Amino acid sequence: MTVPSFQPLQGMSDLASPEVHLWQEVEEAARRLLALYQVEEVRTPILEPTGLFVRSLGEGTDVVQKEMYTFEDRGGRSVSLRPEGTAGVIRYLAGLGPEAAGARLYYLGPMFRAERPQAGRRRQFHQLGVELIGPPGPAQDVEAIALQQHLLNAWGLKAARIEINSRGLPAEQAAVSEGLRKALEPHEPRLCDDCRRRLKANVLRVLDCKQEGCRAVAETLPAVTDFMGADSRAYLDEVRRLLDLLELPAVINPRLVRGLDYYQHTIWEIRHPALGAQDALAGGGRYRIEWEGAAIEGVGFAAGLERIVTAVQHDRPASAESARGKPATWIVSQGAKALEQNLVLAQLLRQRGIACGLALDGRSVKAQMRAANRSGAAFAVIRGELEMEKGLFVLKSMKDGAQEELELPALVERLLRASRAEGT
RNA sequence: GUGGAUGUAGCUCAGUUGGCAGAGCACCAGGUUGUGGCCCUGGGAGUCGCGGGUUCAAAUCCCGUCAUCCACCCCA
Repeated sequence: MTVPSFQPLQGMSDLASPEVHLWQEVEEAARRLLALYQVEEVRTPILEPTGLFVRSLGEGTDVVQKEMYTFEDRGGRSVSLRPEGTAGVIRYLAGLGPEAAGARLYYLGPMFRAERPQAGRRRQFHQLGVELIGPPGPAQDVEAIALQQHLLNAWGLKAARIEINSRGLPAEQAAVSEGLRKALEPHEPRLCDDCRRRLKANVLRVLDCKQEGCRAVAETLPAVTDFMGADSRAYLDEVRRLLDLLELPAVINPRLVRGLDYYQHTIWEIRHPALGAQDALAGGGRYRIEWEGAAIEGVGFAAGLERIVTAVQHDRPASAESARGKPATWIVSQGAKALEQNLVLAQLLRQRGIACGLALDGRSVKAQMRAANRSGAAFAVIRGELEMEKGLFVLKSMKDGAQEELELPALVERLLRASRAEGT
């Protein structure tokens, strides 16, 4: 094998045809839908001051501690590739001041985390994120969940399920942790080593441990909402009522937890059975982020596009074979003179909106026909010395082999009609 | 950061106790000097991931390294 001098870095790769067509479908479906929900795109920088992420994610988080691509720029400033999308959006919103109230934004692009790659986890990965800004309220949370469900439908992900829970208020966190810790204590001998550590460090994480013993214990625990106040429980009840009103197929999972500290009230996650260990397609929740004296409140979610695409391939395998990129027409030339004239023909057809391809290397007609067949073209236009003398074009249907001689206007008309019928 | 598996032709993979580098598919050409798919014939193509070691001899054994896949921590 020819060893390339440079290959992509670990966990990063080129994304090309045919897979890239599926990505384009997924992205375009999302953009169409987001427009229906009046959510506007925002494109924030991929490279940011390191402090932006440290402040918004928290100094002690794993992402900040060991997963960021951080280096010094030429001026000696510490900069980082963005490991997630919310921080940049929050910075943007904070800059808007009062105008930020009610903002509805989405972002779509690459994120970077220096983790060990595995199924559904890359060092450069891509997220679609949505942020609906506004004060706490079940209605807005449910609107975000409705949008999330609508996206799943648009992508054709039938096997995906939204699970919902509440994280309560920051003031209730201590009571929740303490309550869980007490409930877990009698079971400590049955927990795995990691969970005994989590008991002290991050007791919520015991709830989604993958070890069978720990799961069995988790089943017996009270719901986290049992440790919250009446207001938080009522909030979740109201969310549930509105979900029913909209007939959204989300289910309450009393053991669902999410990592980031800024979440409060409604949180959710979407899992897909075909994904392996990293089975979360997307996750979101209501948040409140303190930012330079002001507080940004809203509800949002982020979807991992690599995982979405994998799930789409699983749920509808046929879509991997996209028709996009296939020319409707392939132009075959015989002789140098014809090749030159066919270059002119190709330009004319393309200006009329007809996708076409042609070989420029003067290969045999047979070879050009093989290329036409391989390209998936519906028609071949054949032109050589004979046709040029007569001022005609041979139009051949690749499907049944039938061919006829046409003048230019008729040829264009036929190809236009065919490409409209295909809806391309 | 930790653990396991795997790197041989463009792709999928064989390769026995260490003894000349292989197949299928794909590609190119011919069979049809201007016509695709099916069929037949032929052809090109690999520093066996990379570097070192053992050996008369290494794709094969040993060490290192890079990458891929999978899992852990954590997370989309």
